Amino acid sequence: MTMAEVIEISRLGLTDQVAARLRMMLIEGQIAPGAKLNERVLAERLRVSRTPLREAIKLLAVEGLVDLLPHRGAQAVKLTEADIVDSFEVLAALEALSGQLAAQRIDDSELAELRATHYEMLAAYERRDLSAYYRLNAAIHGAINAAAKNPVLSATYTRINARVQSLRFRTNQDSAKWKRAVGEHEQMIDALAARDASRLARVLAEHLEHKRDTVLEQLRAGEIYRDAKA
Amino acid sequence: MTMAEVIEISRLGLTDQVAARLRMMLIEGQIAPGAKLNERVLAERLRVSRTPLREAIKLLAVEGLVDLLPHRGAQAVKLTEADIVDSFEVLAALEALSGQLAAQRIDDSELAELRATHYEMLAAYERRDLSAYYRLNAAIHGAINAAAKNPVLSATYTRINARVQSLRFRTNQDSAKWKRAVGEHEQMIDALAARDASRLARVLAEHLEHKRDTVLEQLRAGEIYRDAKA
DNA sequence: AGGGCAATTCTTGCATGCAACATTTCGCCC
DNA sequence: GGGCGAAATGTTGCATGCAAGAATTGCCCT
Repeated sequence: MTMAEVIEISRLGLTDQVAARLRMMLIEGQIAPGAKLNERVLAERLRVSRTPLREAIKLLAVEGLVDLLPHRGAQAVKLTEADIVDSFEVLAALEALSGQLAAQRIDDSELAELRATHYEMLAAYERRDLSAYYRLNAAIHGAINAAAKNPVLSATYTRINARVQSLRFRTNQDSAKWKRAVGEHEQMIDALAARDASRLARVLAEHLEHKRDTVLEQLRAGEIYRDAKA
Repeated sequence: MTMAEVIEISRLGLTDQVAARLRMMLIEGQIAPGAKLNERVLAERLRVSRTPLREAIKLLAVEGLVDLLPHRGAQAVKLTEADIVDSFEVLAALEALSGQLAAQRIDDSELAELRATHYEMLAAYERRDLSAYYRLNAAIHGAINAAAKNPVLSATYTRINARVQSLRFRTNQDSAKWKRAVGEHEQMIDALAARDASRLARVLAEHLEHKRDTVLEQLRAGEIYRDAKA
């Protein structure tokens, strides 16, 4: 978090590798929400001993991706509707800040790169290549965050976003929503280019609201069964 | 070997206890910023084995209270001015959101309790009881956060706030600043009572700006410390 | 046969041991 | 005497072992 030290990424410990792997499995739904994380089983599957695995699980617990039940292990978080609403409330505020700062601080080369990525995303949209679209979409939001030049903000946003990503991941957008999202992205770029912070903030807020609604629909549709625990 | 003889109060795991203890030590400055955390030494001092200690340290790393140097252990974060500015930028946005939501959602009993705590804080101020003042001050901000009724927001705020707390902790306010802070608190309560979200947001933003400046001054005064390492 | 209780089994939690990496120290050579 | 390098020392990283809960099963009693 203390900036710098981007150098020396080389040797990361087993714990971090495992954490990264688990994080991806959780976000991508390879570990289902609510599923119990058995240490022995996971350790075998990931080919590591329980120690780094345990450490990784605790990390993810701090990140809010798993719940830790004392003496009873961990389970993948199963977000309630309230959790999602809460998360998006915070995300909206963070993204608004991000947009505001980015509009003030983005430089021309960053903007150019952003535009380029945007066009790549349009290409993915035309091909209805959902996975490429997601990747590029994430890249764009990441670039805006980066343009805000506030590492604390970026880290915070990323952390909270990760929790809802697990639901967004499998969202097969209907065409109308998808089209609207693309349009919103267009506006975001325009606002950024114009350095219009307030307009950007408004667009981002709207965009997030729509995302939230999509996620909520997805949640309601996909999982009516067993909201009981977690 | 004869572990576990007496103290078995905790239903929480050792790791969490250790993490809590370390967190406090870091925030209160018992572990100085930039200090290396030697596992063996800390394990002995805290009377635990290295395993839960290591897990606790990793937790704190995720929380941003320590930096993790691969194969070289951990050290207490040493915030740069940029880190502080960044953190307060995010805190301001979060606190603004918190205030906005609290103004909409606080109920009368919560407000009454908040007022009561406020008066207790005034008492501590008149007595120049700094430690009580801090405790009550934190309680008030916590209560506002709670009134916002968004656990994600509260958790996020707390996490980021913890990092700057370590600097705020030893701030002996000069009287002028202290008095101003008290006045701002007064306004916060008023705005809340009036359910005036935008006014509250403005007051909170100002309040945080002042806090930030105080922290920055403290940082500059207390330590000429080079940003060299850390 | 069903329900409660106890023993078995499983799982997590913690400690310790060993190996890999980093640091320091001391000797050697220039 | 100073600098370089290699052994010694210390520290972290990971694995495994053992003990203390929890879950499960099966037994006994009503």
